[in-house]
Amino acid sequence: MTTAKRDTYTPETLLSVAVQVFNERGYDGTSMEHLSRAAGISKSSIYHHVSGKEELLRRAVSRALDGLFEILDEEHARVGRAVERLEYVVRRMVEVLTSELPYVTLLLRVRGNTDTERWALERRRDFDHRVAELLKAAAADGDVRGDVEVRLATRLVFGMINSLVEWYRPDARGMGAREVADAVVVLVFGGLRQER
Amino acid sequence: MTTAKRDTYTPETLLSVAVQVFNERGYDGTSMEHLSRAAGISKSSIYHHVSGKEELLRRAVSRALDGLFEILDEEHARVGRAVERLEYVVRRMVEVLTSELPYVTLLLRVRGNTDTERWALERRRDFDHRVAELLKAAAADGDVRGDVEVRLATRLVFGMINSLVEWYRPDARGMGAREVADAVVVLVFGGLRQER
DNA sequence: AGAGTAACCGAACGATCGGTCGGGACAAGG
DNA sequence: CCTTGTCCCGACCGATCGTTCGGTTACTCT
Repeated sequence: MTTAKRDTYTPETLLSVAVQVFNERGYDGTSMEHLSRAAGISKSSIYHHVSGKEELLRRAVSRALDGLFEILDEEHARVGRAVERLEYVVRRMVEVLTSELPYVTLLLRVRGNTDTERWALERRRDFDHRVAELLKAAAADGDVRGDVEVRLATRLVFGMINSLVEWYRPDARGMGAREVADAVVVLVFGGLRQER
Repeated sequence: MTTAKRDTYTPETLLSVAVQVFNERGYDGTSMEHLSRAAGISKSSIYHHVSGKEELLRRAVSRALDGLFEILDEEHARVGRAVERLEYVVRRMVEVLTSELPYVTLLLRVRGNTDTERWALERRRDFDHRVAELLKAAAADGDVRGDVEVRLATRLVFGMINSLVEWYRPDARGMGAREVADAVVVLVFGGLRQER
């Protein structure tokens, strides 16, 4: 009745293994042989679950993109003063980056060699533009400094947030996602300089 | 007497072509066939100038690392109040990133699959630690906020600066390196929030 | 002109690439 | 018991990988 447990791979469980290897060796640097060893099944068996290497990539980046776009649909991202919506989006971005870390990591590293990668880059650009408009609105409200070009500021803020995938590791003992989100919000809006 | 001009490749000129292709397709995604087409010479001719694909990578990341480490040797990075040395290093980092853009881009994308890549990652960590100590000193002076952990702040600032390689393009008409450096310094130290 | 050599080439190397194929092991349902 | 379908396997495919090799072109120097 309830989903009968079977001790075999599904496309989803296989994906989690594949994404991990992709992030360690890079997508192009990962062979199906590498994946089969990491998954503990033969190379040909992988094709029983997925159509090929590229489907694994597509599933992974889709998951990351879905997580990001869902942020923009949330109430706090749609209503209220622009600068507050922006702060909410920044905080939620950190949460999604940390909770979906391996998938977002892969997304942020695609270079556009295949159709799948180019599609991912396009959707990423869409998301960036949506956030840029939020920052633009906050600047128009006078809540955000006007002496730095909006497009430039957006890119730099994205750079700071996206760098999470290069160093954040969900250690049990280490810092939590909440702590990182607080730090990002503080630095993005307040800067390094001590106020005294 | 003066270096007689020859219309052929040297290891350096070949490197500039190779790095460009590496950045477009990714190092692993670039074949020697790709390089030979981009350079306009045959695949085997490449081996007349360099020992192989990995030497090109090593030369490229070395150039990037040398540019970064030279910053730390400069006078303004060695003497003076820590927060001012930090600001100088941040500004110079942006200058090096922009002037050596393709080489630093490649450096920031190595994943550690080969000995060369692991060596590059190690030197990068050294540089990061050196800057982290600068930020730590500035915090001890009370010039930088103490409510964000130094290690975390360093990573986020590096994330913002390093993101340059993802979007900065030296357009003749577009924004210059100076403009970007100003914006980075303003945002890193002052944050987004409008002061009024 | 002739010798020497830097620059280059096409062909081929063994290895590995992503992917295919026919079939075996095994559990579920009759 | 036998059938059915899931899950997996070793063997193999043509293509491409980074690299090597023997040889040719073209420039430099004497």
